[in-house]
Amino acid sequence: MSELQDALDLIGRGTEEVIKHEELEARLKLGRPLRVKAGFDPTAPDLHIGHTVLLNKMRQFQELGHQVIFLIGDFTGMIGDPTGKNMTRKPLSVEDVAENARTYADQVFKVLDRDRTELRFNSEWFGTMSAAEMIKLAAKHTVARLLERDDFQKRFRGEMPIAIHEFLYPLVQGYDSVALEADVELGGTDQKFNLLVGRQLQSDVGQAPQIVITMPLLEGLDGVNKMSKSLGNYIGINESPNQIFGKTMSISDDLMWRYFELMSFRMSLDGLREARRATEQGERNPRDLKVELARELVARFHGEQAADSAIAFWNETVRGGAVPQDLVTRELHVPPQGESIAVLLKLTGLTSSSSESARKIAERAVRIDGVVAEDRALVLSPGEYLLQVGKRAFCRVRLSPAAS
RNA sequence: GGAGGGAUACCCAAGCGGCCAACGGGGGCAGACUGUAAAUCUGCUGGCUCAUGCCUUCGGUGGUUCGAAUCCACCUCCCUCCA
Repeated sequence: MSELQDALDLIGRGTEEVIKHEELEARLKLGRPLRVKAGFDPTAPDLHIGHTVLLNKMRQFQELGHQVIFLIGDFTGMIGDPTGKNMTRKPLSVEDVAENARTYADQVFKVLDRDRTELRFNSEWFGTMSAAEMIKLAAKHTVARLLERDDFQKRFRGEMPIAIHEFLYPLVQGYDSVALEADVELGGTDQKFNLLVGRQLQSDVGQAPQIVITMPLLEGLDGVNKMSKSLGNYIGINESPNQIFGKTMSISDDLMWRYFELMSFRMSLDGLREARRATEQGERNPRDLKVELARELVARFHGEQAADSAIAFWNETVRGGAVPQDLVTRELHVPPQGESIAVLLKLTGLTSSSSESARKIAERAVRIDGVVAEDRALVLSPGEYLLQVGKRAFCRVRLSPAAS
């Protein structure tokens, strides 16, 4: 298997579409580092792993020796990308854009190799562009072609407003590729139209048109909807090691394969095929594979050590049912005669109300020092106790009589 | 400006004078099972120092009634059609 073929396989992994494969192959054959561009609209500074699908692809290009350009659309951010919105989006202020751009940069280098990343802002060329030049750019495209875009079409048919500046957006983004002389541009499937405009504009000025690679939008923890903050089905890259680990372990066995394909660097495509076969034959437990995946993700965002302790935590609490090591004892002041278990559970935050405490006790989900509590009227006198609701919510408390 | 329709718990959605703390679904939590926090099945999913008890909830305010999420009036917001 040739080196070229290996590169093509790696680049193609998990992609939705590559336009065009032949051009990509030819460009790789040139033997020089390619300029791989991906643009980011600085509106979502708090990244979740769904956003990293694209970053991962960029990282793979870096590993193949190519130059990655992380373009922050600070100028376009002030326009507002209409993609996926059926409403006119509110433009960001200059301050918002700057702030978001900073936060972005902090996060992406958890995935990208800083040394092989060119960080650029499109205000570099648009900030100084004259009105005449802008109109000239606008002359490159027709309204009919812009209306081909799905969401424009829907809005136009539905007689929803489309502001002129929104029409300019694809052109502006496409021009970024001209300015950067991009060989390849990466984007989500929702970006396909804009990416293709870049190809056309490049041809117009005599550049070889960029290869367009679109990446799928990652499904969230529920396995159905796209990962998104608003649905709460996400794994944030700034979440704690235990959270990332736990959330990864909670995805379904089916979804795990998808995550491996899009998120893992360690698992090769061949390895993935083999793992899948072995699991289907019952030779491997899907749980063990999921642990590997969870470990890799934690390590990526928090380091190997954190990954080790996350595994240890998980083994203890989930598999072994043991009490976590790092439990801190909470001091609570109670009446001299003691406090009822229902109220204590509420005070420690293990339940949200004493009514819920009563329910959990009825469900036999509450343990005191490892023993199932059956009596919801039980009163604990001052002393030390280990309270537990379910398998993983613990709290060690020391009750001392209130001074009153 | 005119004519209709709607607002119910975290979300969707029934209910249309007492049997309503309010059907059902989703989500969430718990239990069982399991070599997983997967899958599957079951239960729970207003609050209260703990009660076959009390308190608060059905857009808001007032009213009718022994009794209202349910009827009436006004108000606020949403949607559809007409102009």
